[in-house]
Amino acid sequence: MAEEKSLEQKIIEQRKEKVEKLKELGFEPYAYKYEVNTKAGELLEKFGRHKEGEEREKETLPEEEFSLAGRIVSMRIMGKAAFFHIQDESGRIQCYIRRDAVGEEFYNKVFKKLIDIGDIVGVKGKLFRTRTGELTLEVSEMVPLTKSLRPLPEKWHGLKDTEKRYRQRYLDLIVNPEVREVFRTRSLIIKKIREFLDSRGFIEVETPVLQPIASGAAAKPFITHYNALDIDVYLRIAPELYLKRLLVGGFERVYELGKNFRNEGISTRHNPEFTMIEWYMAYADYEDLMEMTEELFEFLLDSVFGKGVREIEYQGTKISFKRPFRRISYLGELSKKTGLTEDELLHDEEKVLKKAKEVGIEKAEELSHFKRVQELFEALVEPELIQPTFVVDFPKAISPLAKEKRGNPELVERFELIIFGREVANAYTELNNPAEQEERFKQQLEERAKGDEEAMEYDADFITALEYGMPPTAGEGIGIDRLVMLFTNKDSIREVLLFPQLRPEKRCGEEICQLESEGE
RNA sequence: GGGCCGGUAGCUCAGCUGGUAGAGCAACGGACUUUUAAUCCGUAGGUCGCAGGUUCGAAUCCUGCCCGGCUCACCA
Repeated sequence: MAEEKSLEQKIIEQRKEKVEKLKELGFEPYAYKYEVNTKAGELLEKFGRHKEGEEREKETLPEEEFSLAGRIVSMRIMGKAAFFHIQDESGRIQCYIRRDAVGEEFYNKVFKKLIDIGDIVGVKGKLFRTRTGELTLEVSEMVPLTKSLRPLPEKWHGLKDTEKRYRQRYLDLIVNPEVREVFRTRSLIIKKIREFLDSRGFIEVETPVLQPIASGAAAKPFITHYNALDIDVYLRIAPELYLKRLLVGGFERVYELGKNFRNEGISTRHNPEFTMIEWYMAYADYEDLMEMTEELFEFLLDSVFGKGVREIEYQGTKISFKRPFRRISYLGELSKKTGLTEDELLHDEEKVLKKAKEVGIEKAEELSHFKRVQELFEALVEPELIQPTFVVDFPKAISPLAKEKRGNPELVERFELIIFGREVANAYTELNNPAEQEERFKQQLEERAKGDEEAMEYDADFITALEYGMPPTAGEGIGIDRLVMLFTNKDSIREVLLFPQLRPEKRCGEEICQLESEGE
């Protein structure tokens, strides 16, 4: 079609020819397997350092041959010998290949002509140290394993274009080692959370992602269609009501770690599909959960940063996780910030509205009284809570699934853990009185009727379940993505999601493009 | 959705007071058996995001659109 070829296309064609030539010479350009007995990182770990000032003649590196495999990420050919770096999952190690060691035929016709930066190869050889002290594998055998057809991003500057980094995350992962580190940490955090809960007798469960009623949180759902049943269903906004049914069923400690979906804005703090851990524990209350949360953080800090580390730096700010975390009351703190009394916050609609307007809360008039209170809280209190802080005892009206606070029927036993102004955990002593739950759902319906799209859906079967009896229970949810952001010092949620949601690219030059542009 | 910033070679970036594009790396050819951002000589590579407009002339100015980043709003 197009006569002129881009440089990239030319490279691809050249390399396709190399694939054919490799075949002609009896090599499999897309090999099946390679026996490795070590990794780059393992060799560097064991033999990488040599003491400064130590005579290298005295140093003994093992005589045995090692074999490893990975991607060639740099190459320096110097006539009859060459250096290159090979990168595997664990790191990158330098290799040295000499014509006289691998044979003139292979060196000249295969290595120099048919192997490129980006190719995946297997190598075997002994270790030695170069003049400057870098641990290096002297290649006695090299086997092409996978031919790479496209040129890699630049070795020194890496890949910086954020759009490309997200769209082609694989390139980001090849070229930017710190990105691999972020996702390793993410994996570790998730693994350790499971370990923490498993060790306390929890079982991991899976509940429906496709739900006929999207309830358990205040959010707009994604809608999809279930062909087999010919009904619209929702992608879950929370697993909460299903998990509680399991408590009715007799499981006493359950957790679910998985995706939730909320059809809302995308930003540095929000991705429409995000990962949550929720756990429920029978015969416990929110006090127990606060303690457990502190223990969980200690466990995670030990695992990610090293035993005993209780202070980390996030975006230039020191965050201390020394127990106990600060505890403040929702109304008490809001009272301090607004100058209104707790009683006024609960009952004086006029004063709260006036304050909301004063603070600049948009459309304050349209909000219900307690939504205004919550807005004030989010505007005045949350941003100032930098160090880990439990905010306790929320107004009942904004917490339809939480149990009334002992001694104060206007509040519920609920806490949020706020760190760096962001909500990291949300938990309550769970409401298990079916009559009251029904009442609370009805209030939510009223809110919905007044125009609050995010008011919670009424779930009749959940009420039925509660009527069979759910034991006293405490439940908590933690947003994994935000936790990972905190632990990896990332300011954008996209940096902790392997494939963040982006608008699809239009591929012009193809028929699709025309069809698409007409379709709008 | 609003505001601000950006999109130039495969990658990282210059060029932006209008005169049709440059560097480094990567690629290709050559020299080089301890280099390490290897070095040296040579070659090739671009519908300057897309579409219009102004102009003798647009990467550069104007308008619209597409994509992205940050931010505000909503949420976890």
